[in-house]
Amino acid sequence: MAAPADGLPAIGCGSRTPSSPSPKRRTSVPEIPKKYKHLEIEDKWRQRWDEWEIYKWDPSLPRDQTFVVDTPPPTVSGSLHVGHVFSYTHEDLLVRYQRMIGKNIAFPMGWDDNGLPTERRVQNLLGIRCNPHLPYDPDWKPDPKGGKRKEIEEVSRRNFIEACGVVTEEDEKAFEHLWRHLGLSIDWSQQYATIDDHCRRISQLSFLDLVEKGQVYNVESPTMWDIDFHTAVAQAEVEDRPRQGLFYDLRFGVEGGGELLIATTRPELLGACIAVVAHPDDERYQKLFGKYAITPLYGARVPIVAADHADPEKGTGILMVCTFGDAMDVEWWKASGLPLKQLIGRDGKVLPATFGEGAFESVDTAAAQRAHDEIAGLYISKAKKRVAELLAEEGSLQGWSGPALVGEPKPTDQIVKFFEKGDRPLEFVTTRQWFIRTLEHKEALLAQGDKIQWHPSHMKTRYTHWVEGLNQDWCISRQRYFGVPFPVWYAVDDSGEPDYSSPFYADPSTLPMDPQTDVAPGYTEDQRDQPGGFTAEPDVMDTWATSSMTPQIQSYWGIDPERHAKLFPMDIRPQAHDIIRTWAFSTIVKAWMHEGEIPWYHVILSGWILDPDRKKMSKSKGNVVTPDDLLVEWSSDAVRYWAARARLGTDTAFDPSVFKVGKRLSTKIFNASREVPGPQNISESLDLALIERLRKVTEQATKAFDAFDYAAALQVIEESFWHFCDHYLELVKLRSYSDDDTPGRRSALAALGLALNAYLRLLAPFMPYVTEEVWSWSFAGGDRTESVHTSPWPTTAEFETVPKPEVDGTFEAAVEVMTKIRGAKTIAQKSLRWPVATLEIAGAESARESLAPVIDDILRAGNVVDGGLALAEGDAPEGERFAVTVVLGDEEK
RNA sequence: AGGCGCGUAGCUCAGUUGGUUAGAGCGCAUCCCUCACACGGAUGAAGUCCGCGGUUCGAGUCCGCGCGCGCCUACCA
Repeated sequence: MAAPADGLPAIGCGSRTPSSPSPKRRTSVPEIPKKYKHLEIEDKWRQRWDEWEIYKWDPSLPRDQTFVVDTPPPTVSGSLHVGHVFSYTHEDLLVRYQRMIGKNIAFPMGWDDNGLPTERRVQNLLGIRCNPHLPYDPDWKPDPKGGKRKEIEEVSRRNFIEACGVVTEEDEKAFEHLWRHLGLSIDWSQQYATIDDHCRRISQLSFLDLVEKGQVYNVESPTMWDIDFHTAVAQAEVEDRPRQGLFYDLRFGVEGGGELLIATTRPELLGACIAVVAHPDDERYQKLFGKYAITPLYGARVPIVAADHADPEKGTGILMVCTFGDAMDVEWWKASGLPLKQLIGRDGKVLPATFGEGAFESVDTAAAQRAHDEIAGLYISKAKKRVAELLAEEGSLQGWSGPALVGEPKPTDQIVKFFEKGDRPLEFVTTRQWFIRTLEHKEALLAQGDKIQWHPSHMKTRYTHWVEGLNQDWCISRQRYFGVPFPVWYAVDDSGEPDYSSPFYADPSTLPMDPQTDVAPGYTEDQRDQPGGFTAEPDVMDTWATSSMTPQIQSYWGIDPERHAKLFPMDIRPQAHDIIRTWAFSTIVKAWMHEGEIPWYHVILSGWILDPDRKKMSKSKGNVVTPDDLLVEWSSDAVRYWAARARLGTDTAFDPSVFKVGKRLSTKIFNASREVPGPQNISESLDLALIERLRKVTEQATKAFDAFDYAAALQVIEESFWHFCDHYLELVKLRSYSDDDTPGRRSALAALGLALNAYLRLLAPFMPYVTEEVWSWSFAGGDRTESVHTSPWPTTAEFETVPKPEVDGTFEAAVEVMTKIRGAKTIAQKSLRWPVATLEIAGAESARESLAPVIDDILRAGNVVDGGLALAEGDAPEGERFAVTVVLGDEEK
């Protein structure tokens, strides 16, 4: 065994210093248990690892000796599921390898408690709702059973936020328990929560830095709005859902005579119609451009205009533009200079309007008012039905005879934008929001993506597509409560209106702050919300605005430059591929804007867990398996094994039979290790052949791990280990039992020890518990090798002192003959101890040469009687080395 | 509709830059308690490598066209 390479840091071992990790029995030999009881052993080692602090980051070491992980902070208000176990195991495998090759590991834990999912959970669990107009009640305590009450209790913003804090703390405990049980090698002294003081400070610092750099702005503009959550949402949180809609064919009048037929799915927006558009090349409508149309019911006079986005093939080829039916309407409206008619309110109800005033002109004000009063105050879906009824009435197109609605509405498949967590379609509502500029930086952001290595590499395409397809700046403000406040106030003018055009920003030295409790500089608290005074920005930042800073949160960007330099950019960002557009994207944006850097060198993408029907496992589908039970039933090592078999980016079926395989491997490690004693001098051919195999496995596994391909590493290690147990161990164990201290016995013991020592280290990242347990029996030293997890990863240098085998193929030859002997016994339905009377082996000279060194082991393991061997020149069947004839003895000896 | 990925034994998956007769585990069948291991072991059966065409001495692998599945992006008239 080789000493660790020069210059390697003593990892997390405190005062223990590295020295030769050559295996030696400790003075007190631990008692070797007969049976493998995984729960007991896991408990024992979990505690010891804590005491030893082997997972602790050493802040004294420089960046190039450190391996830094941007740990995904789980949404603590979400449920624990096997997907967590899966992806967190992946990062832990890489981390454990890096630790063993000598890296100082920075593997922190974060909790994402901030944001809407937590608010929703707290509301349901405690039966409360935030009313920001209520005063804080210092005596209020959440009722844990509040969710069962019928009536919902309204609490102040501060009380609500405190309740969120209480709930998330409980949730974090459940996650921590799972992570520890699973054996993640996290440094628990490095924790953060995205709502804690430190994260709020970093998040607000980030905002102020972007203000200074001119990358953030606030504007009143039509924005995608969820009518249930009462908040704006960003492009990244929007998803398309298919829906059955109805096409209504509506007659519009044409000023000066004639009419038009317009197909729409949103008749309830008729009152918000500002124009009618058709494609400039559409022959049918050429003569209408420049004229005015008259809308039904509302009698509004709107221009008929050519517009490229009108598709002559769709509907009737001519459509109405409303403020706002969709993103196209918004875009077109912005360029048109036409007035805004906002008729959908923040709560998803139709707003009242006074006709004949402002933008709401009509050729028949009274009729328009009458029609609109019918739907004002209704939810959109109800309003739609009522409008359709009105349109079907005689005279609904004023000035023309007959109803405006032509025929029956026709079903149509439509795609509607929803907030990913929402239940009703998004609306475009004009509100004041904060945005980070991304549209003008697409090229730079694509270039940043190119500098990062994506695993698997094709996942970069997801990022590229997303950046190329951006169609709005990143909206970071949310009209919610449990989030990071904007460090912003506004002056209030003498008429009581806030002046949004020139916000006051908090001084960075005062962060974290809350403008709703902190007073703007130059004002006093009694001037809050008063004419001539100031007012706080009421919104909070979106969760992603904070979690986009996880690297900087951990590195103390803007706070501790020395620490920042030791941790940033990070090595790996592990995450799932469905959040490339949110988390990966936003983190890349921030790192580039703040420092012109990439946040990490590698992105590690885990796949999804699919249920046996190949559907993604998710809470909403009700097909989630709780991970704690799995760990108890199969052991942590077994569950980790299942995760480790899945390559990065590959979706994996939830398959308990793989846990079983994992458990067998861990049991095998345990049992084989009970057999294997410490090492000495290796000389026998078969033993040399074993070490030769170890060299290859070590090389392959190392190469795979260096490429982040833990699954390939596992595959070669596992296969080799089973060969070791099934063939090598079986062949040499009788030799190793010899009562005399023969060279053969010494060689066997030495090879067994060396091999097991290496195998345990190769397997340690995958099965940290069982390997640590058996390592402690024979190999643990008083230094870096106290734990297998801080022991050096095997290198071929360790095997340098062992000569190469003098003949090739010894192992293979032995396996072939042994298989023949076992086969003969199995076919004869005899036990494997049954004696062999004669063993005839015929083969070419070279084959016989490779067999010669191991023949004694074969005769012993096969229980061949003395003098029963007949070796001869001969032809072997195709693809084999030997023709073997086995004659069994008459009876068991 | 474009893009990315996938399709290999009943199931879950390997399969390097093309190279003998395509592998593993699970499951299944039959057998074996031998002093590491019955939480085990041995032996065996099982494949039109999605289809069609092409390149090549040779294709699971490379190219083209399909089919099926998953995801990403776009699509509210």
